[in-house]
Amino acid sequence: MEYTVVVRMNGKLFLRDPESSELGRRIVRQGIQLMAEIGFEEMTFRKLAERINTKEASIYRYFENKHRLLVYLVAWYWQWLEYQVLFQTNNLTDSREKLERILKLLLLKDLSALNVSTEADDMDIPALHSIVIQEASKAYLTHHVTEDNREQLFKPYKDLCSRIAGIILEYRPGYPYARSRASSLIETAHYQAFFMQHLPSLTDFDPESQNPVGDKDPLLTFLRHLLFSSLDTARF
Amino acid sequence: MEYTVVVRMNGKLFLRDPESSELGRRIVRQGIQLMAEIGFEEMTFRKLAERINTKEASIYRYFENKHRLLVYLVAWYWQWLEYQVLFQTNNLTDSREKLERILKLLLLKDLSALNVSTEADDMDIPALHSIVIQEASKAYLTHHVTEDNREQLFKPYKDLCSRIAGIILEYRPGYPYARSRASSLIETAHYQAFFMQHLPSLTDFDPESQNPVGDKDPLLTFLRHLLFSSLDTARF
DNA sequence: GCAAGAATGATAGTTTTACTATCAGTTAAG
DNA sequence: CTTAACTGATAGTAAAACTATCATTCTTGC
Repeated sequence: MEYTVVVRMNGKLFLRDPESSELGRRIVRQGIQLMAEIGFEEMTFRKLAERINTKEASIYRYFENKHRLLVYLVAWYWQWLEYQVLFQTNNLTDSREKLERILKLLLLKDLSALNVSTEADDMDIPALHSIVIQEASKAYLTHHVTEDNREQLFKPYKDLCSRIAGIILEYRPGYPYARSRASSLIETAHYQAFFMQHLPSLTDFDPESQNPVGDKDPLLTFLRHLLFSSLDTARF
Repeated sequence: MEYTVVVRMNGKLFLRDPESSELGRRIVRQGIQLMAEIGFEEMTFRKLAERINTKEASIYRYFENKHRLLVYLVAWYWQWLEYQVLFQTNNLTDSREKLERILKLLLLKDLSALNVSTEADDMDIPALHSIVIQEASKAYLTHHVTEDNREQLFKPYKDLCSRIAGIILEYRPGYPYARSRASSLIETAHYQAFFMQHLPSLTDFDPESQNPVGDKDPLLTFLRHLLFSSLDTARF
């Protein structure tokens, strides 16, 4: 039996719900492809409109502007990921194992082994993941964060962090930095993935050949090390 | 006796060396102020030109575009910071103490106690620091990272990471993730500072009232905890 | 002190992006 | 089958992101 992940988005994220029409769905699906291909700054609504054989003005009926589209896409990804975390950790008793699952989800690793479809709702999850790596921080690194935050645009990200923080506390009751630990885990996973790909000298991971310890996913090993060394450390 | 930090910049970072003329210096100094005030995306060369009573075209003689100005500013900051790290750690024998100094420098804390002038070369270091927190990742999170990297635009950042990685290895010989540890330390310091200020629920630090453990700089405490727990952990 | 060269100012222009308005035609829902 | 909602098509504005040109000023070497 197949369940579709119903990702219901906050109404502030769009002008008209893109999931409510064929055109809206194309804007989102093709928006993901285009942004993954040419990057956020190079993308324009005009180019996207051409790609899906519609007009700029039609896209503006769904999203106020390009930045809001980005915010929508990353919010969607965070909601999807939170759902996966929920699903993957729900019936586990070992909280260490829960954290292990989270690490893999963050890197989009072993999804098939975890029975995660990478085509939820027809969304191209790997493409979205690469957008999140390259562009997600531009969603909040703006001069208008505060207003955007007031409109709850970052709620999915906060919810994901909260959920991870909860599991951290389950693993290590009383840990005083659960939320910062969760947010820095997520951010580090993404920055390091970006560096590994584009500025490898900032990392110890060679995307090509073999690596320091000769394991097949050194970034995962690194994140695991960082996370558990901080959680397993002595008193506070 | 006063030493001026001579920050000699890579020629690829500009069209004409802004330090070679009064106008160039004003572009950089006032560029820092303006970008810190209104943010990278809101800033335009026209606004900057008006502010310093010159013309858009004159600024274009120094910098190819706004993005290059940003890259220049953050490169300057990394070079300044690397110099500070060098200077602050040079005559220390205890490598733990070196790392402690680095943590404080990253957060721009206790500079007066460390005898660091915040007006090196008339540059407004705190303003630059806030630009680095909000905007620095936009310098490399682009579709043209690879070309920019080929032109050595990120060398100052890499050099800083290398230096910190070196000190990490001094503290913990054989640590297999020195470079990733260094880059993630820097990044974590900055986005946690950003979150603390703008999205505090992603952190455990309340910029206003008291905090989890009641210390006066919980972010510093958190970074110290993260860094040393990973370095002091068992075998690899 | 003056001539040549470099830097700047002033003006004006182009192209692209970002966005808005309007209205006719098409589709879908009651 | 009618009315409201949606889309397409056209057109437009404002601002951003540049580029070009030339006169003027400011140096600097001779």
